[in-house]
Amino acid sequence: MEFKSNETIGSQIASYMKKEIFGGRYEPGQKILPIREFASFCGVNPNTIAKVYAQLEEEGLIYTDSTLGKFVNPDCEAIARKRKEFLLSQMQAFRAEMKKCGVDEEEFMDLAGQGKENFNGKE
Amino acid sequence: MEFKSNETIGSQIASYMKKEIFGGRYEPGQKILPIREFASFCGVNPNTIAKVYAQLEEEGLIYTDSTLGKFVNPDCEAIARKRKEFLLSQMQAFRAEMKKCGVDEEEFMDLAGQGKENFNGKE
DNA sequence: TTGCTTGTATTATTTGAGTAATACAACAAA
DNA sequence: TTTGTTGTATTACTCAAATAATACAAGCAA
Repeated sequence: MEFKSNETIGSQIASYMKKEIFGGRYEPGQKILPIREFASFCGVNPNTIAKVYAQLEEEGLIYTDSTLGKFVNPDCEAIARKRKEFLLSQMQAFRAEMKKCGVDEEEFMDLAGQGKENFNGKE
Repeated sequence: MEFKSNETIGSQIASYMKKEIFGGRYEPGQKILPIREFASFCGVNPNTIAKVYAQLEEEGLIYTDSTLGKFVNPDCEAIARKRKEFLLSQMQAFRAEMKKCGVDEEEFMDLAGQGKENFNGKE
């Protein structure tokens, strides 16, 4: 796993996990990787992962069943709700940043449309 | 000026400056704040600003006229081009992150629309 | 029981971003 | 000329993120 140097590793891993959960690669109730395993997978120190998991737990995305391990919150609706909140806040933050670049409503929706096609070099 | 703790100060200031330029608060050819002044304004060390300016210069957004100071690239078209590139890359990166959250085309455009209205507490 | 997996906690160390404090060169302006 | 502003560079220091190396408790499983 690779990391950017202008953001803390922990922050990047937390974002990664959030997307894994919101994206459904980890389903509600499913067990997540043990701290040591995930640390090894990421190539980082276990302490770093422990902090990330603690943060996710505080946000209600995962919970701990010692000593079985850690699991995604089994409440599907809660996850779906948190996902929606997350997406909306991300969108609003993104819009705010674009606005600072002088992007108005029209240009924003225009860009939103463009970003789509440029993935396949098509159209 | 306030900073988040999960991202380097330099990175945050560089982003800020980029948006100031792309947003037109700094026009092409206009002189920008001297290193020491901007550092004082931000409440950070001059060395940090020097590095930020060096990065912006490397990206072709500003240039140095020693010993008059530093200025925004006077080439309007170049700035406009770099702005467009920046906006598109930001949009694509954002789309990619949303996709990881399981957001498809329909939900994305839906969110893009919602983000707009939620500024005024309306719905 | 014994061993293994798990989370949790602690202490010391390393590493890099940011700071502090200077110094110097170039040049504009008075 | 002298003074002040500017960029540039250097050295040492601080601080927090991350690492390293453990140790311990709880409980599952053979």
